Amino acid sequence: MTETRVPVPTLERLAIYLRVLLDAHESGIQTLSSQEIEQYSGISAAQFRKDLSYFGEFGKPGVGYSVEALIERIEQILRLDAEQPILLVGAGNIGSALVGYPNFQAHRLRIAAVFDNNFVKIGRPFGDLIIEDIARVRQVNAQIGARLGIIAVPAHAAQEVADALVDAGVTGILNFAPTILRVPPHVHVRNVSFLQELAVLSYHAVEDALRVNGQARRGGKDGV
Amino acid sequence: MTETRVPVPTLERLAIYLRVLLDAHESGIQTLSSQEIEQYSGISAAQFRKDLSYFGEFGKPGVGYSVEALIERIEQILRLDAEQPILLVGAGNIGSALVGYPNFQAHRLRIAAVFDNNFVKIGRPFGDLIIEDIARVRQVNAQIGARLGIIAVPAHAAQEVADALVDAGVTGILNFAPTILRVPPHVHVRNVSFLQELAVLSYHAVEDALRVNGQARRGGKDGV
DNA sequence: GCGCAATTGTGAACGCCTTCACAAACACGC
DNA sequence: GCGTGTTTGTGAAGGCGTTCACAATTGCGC
Repeated sequence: MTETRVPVPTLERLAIYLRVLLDAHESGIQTLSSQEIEQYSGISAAQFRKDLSYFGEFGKPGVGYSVEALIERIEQILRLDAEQPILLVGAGNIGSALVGYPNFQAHRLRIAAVFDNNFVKIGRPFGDLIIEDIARVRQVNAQIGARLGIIAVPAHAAQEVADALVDAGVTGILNFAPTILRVPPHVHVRNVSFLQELAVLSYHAVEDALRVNGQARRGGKDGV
Repeated sequence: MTETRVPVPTLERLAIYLRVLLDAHESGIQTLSSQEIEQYSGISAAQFRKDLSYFGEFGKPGVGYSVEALIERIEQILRLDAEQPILLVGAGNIGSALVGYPNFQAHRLRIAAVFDNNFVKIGRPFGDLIIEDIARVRQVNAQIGARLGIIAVPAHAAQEVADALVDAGVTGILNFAPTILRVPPHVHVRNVSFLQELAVLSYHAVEDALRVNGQARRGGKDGV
């Protein structure tokens, strides 16, 4: 049943390669070796080659990779070769930042509709869209056919929104709300948590500060 | 030298546990077993116990964990027991969403200053702060003493900003710009990339759609 | 053409995190 | 106080992704 699973980290890196390749393409570079990609991406050449090997063979020994061909291929893999419509739920601060995000276009990602449940907001313009009633998400997506959704609402409303998105046919959700979403097994969720990111940095930033100050603590379990 | 290294995934989960515990605390729950935490967090009980074991022993066999005590302990570990000031660079859409983000306070994270290089913006109010000149970041942070910084500027400016932050004493950077940052080894960087997240979802969402449609592809390397 | 230098693709080794499974610890009732 | 049931903490096993290392392949110059 499960085709040779592609590791998620590989997919994440694919997006990084794509960015590097697009940059190189704009600079007029036509060929890149895995070694050079390591330079630009910070990801090891071996890792790069292994990652690609999940999908076939794209390079020429002794030469490297055709930038243009590889861009095309990675876009195919990530389904970014045709425009991907996205449903955004939550016309607040984060939603606002997302509709105004300039880098989506180059990846053929397009926020195709915005929803909210606040009747004061519904009907108002948001970017170059009009905010629609979340209750109509299924109806609206019957037209759009989006498979991706973004949840940018407060935590207490997130699960409800997720259910609505799934009901509307969405199978991939990017969740900005700090909650665990329960979704059917065929739906994929990725969480973005500023708090989590900052918490990890907080640990490291201060940990290192202690070390630098010569306060290096002794092994692990302090048992306090 | 290196005290028993704590895996980064463990730190990430610590932030999740903390959120769950804070919720439970508000609900008046005083004790939680690892089993129950699995319920609320979606992270396995064994994983939870193993994660905590890096830092000591906090539970009572046969009983579970004191919610209050565990909150306190995790906050200590993540250095969220005292207020953490943060420098935000970039007074654009994303920066705007961050200063308006309501959930920082509960974790004692506070954006203590905002910077930009656009002289039109400098001096203007931003949330309840005044936008300052990025050129003054070192000077300003001499007062604040922040160890954490957030980069929310366009990719082409990100490296310069990172250098300035590091120069100002920042040792942890949350980077929203789609670029690889070069920083000294004592500085930690975490990247948040909407594009990357959506790209991964895009792959899965459509991949699954193909499967659901009965187009189940056969094993692995399709070599096409 | 043919040798040389560069670079790919990939099986195998490695390392790290997760999962397992169980002994030790504790509460509670009788 | 002692047995029973629950839950923790943690070594050991397992799984998965990364790194290594090298044979195979190609371009290029002569």
